[in-house]
Amino acid sequence: MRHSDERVQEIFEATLELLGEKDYRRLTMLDLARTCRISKETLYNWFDNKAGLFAALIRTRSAPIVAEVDAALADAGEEPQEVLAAFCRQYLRTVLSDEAVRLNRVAIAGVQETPELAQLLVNNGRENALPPLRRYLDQLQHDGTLDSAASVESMAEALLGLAAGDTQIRRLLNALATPPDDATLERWADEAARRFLRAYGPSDETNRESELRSG
Amino acid sequence: MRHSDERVQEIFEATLELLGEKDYRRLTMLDLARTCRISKETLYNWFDNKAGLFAALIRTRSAPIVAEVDAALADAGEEPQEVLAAFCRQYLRTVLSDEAVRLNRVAIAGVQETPELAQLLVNNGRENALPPLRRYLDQLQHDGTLDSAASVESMAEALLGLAAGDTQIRRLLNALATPPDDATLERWADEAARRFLRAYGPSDETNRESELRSG
DNA sequence: ATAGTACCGTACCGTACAGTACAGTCCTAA
DNA sequence: TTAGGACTGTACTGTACGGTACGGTACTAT
Repeated sequence: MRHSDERVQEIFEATLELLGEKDYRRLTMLDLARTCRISKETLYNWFDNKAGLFAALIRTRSAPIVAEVDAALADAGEEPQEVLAAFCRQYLRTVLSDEAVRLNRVAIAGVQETPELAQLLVNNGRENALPPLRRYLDQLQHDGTLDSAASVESMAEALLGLAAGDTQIRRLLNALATPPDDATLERWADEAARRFLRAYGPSDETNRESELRSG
Repeated sequence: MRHSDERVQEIFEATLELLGEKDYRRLTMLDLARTCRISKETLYNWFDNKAGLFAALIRTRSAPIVAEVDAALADAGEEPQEVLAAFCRQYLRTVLSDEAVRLNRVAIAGVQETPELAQLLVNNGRENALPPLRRYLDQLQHDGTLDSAASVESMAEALLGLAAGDTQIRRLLNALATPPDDATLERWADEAARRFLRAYGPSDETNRESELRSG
């Protein structure tokens, strides 16, 4: 098969697959060439070098993933609790996925050596996902649903933190070997959204929506 | 100078220093030998091999760091807001420090190759810092200061997340090149503790302590 | 004095891998 | 049919580095 978008995508798939076994340094171009039945020479023709290949990989993979997170903001219903929970659910699914974990590991391992990779990940990842969330929070703040004393920026960060805790780091360190299943994700997301609304609800406290069963 | 605890500590210092410039793979034993004016042979005598050296480094460095976090729980005053803020402040200072960032990068880069390092970091780090926090939260829960519907485990995780957001990841990716200064840390910690108490305060909502200036 | 030991510096070995070169294959198009 | 281009597979080069060996030195103990 010749040079085509699909071919390149296949190579990226294989790369991500192999990244499950070997880190950036130990995953050699020869490994890649063999599993993709492509020659090293062609690999070096299509991508300038090893770092170039990974840069291309991160570029094409991180943006679309994040797009799904944005979509969650639009797709969900009307209730803030529901919208925020949907966002968190998608955010967690994204950020805890094997793919994201592998890309992050590559980027972190190469921060000093190849800062481009890390920068790409930040620019295409977080910096893409946050603006829509900020807009939505801003809207809620004007509604009076959220405390007007807090900055939108800090609220966005708090929501992410509340949802993820330190699970992302634990996944990077392989203390969590696999992504949590969907049911768990859903519980976490619901809880995060609920607690977030309590933490940042208006100071007067008239949150009728959140149905907490108090023990 | 001969084999001594201080000598070993010097080597660890130098290693951490060099880790600011080169990652685990590119920081060679020869680099280390030269900057420490020690011979490679001695290095290999004292530590089994490269991974062994780093394992020893992580072992001796991560536990003491975490101890300071624990201490924050005991040292602080009586008000939950104050105690939790002190904890968060110390937690953030620890986890966002250059040293912690470098160790985490090493561990993450080598998850597949040398899982011991990552495991050491998790065991000596997080797993050491959390139990005291859990105990304190448990106490607050029995006080009635915290919602009895939430698990202590999830509350602890939420507090860490609320405090750190995704700054830890951003530091690992070098999107934050330096640790935040103390004033920033303090603001974050205070805010995290305040919001945490609102999020997990008793459902009936009679939180007189937290003095929120509502806009 | 002398023997032992802990160490330094350097040279060395083996291996791994990025990147290149090249011979041969397959496809396409006139 | 044949010429040209894109490709494969393999062999090769250069370099980097983990780990070892060893000669020389300085300190210690007897």
